[in-house]
Amino acid sequence: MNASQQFAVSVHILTVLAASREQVLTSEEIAGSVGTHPVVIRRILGHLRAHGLVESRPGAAGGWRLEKPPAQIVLGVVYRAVNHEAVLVMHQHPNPGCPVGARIQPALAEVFSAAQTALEAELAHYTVADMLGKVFPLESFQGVE
Amino acid sequence: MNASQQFAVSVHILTVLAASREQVLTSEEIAGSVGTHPVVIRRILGHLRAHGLVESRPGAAGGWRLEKPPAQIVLGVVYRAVNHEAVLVMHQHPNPGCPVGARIQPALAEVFSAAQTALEAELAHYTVADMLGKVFPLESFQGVE
DNA sequence: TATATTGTAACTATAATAGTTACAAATGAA
DNA sequence: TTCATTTGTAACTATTATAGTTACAATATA
Repeated sequence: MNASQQFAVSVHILTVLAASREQVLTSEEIAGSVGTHPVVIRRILGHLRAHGLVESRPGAAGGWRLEKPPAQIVLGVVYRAVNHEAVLVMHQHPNPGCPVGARIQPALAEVFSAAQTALEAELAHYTVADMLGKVFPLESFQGVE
Repeated sequence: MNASQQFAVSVHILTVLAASREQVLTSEEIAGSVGTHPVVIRRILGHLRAHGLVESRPGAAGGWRLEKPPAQIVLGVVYRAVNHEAVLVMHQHPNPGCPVGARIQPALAEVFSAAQTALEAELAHYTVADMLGKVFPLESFQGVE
């Protein structure tokens, strides 16, 4: 596997939690929907909680639920919660003795930063509520167990 | 190393070739500026050639040069020449027995596609000539050996 | 003919990610 | 109080992608 699936899994998790409304779900239940291991889910939920998107309760009858209404969870924020690296990365050792090698990195940084901003701005157009609407397009949605 | 540096290296290569104008450069000379192995450079140049951005001549006195003026080489095209994967990737095995798992992938595909388009559209705002201008901002540029 | 260079296959080393195991801490119910 | 459940997290393994390297055939020039 190459690039990180964590953003895709994060959106899946948040959509499942939105579908279950106030009812808490365990990491094992969520893992069953995502198709992975509960520890993978808990790792990602830890990042989402650190950004104020979900809350957890340990112990018996514990689990996870959204901390905000789905319409207030913007995918740009979700993306930044789980991606700490930029999508475009610099090369490591340009030659400082070459006029181009000495100055290419700041030039690349300008372009890469603009591209990253464009990507995240596009993600900011979508919320978890939008995802729920795409997943349940026609039904008068009543929640999922 | 996580994400591919190939786009950064591609832009570096093209900027060096733009700086050397009509004079061909060998993969070894380019590797000296980029700070890597000549085979790495030749691999990337192969992709750039396949997209009509550079041309090569093998044999003694061979090497590489741009196939177009720097102002006509758009970074969006460079990006697509060396990146065959999208920056946002789907998770592999959502559970088709769960209502969300069964329908999350097409929903994610819409969002991921829009984000990819936004990224590449931003890169299309820059050319190799722009990069050359950032690297040599003030000088009346006369070329680099 | 000798030399330089591309073109490419095959291999190694490194690093990132997903998945897994294990277990302490916390919580609620019997 | 005791037991079962669940989070929280560290540690480990397996897999995969990338960069780097070696080797060498094919090509072109002088």
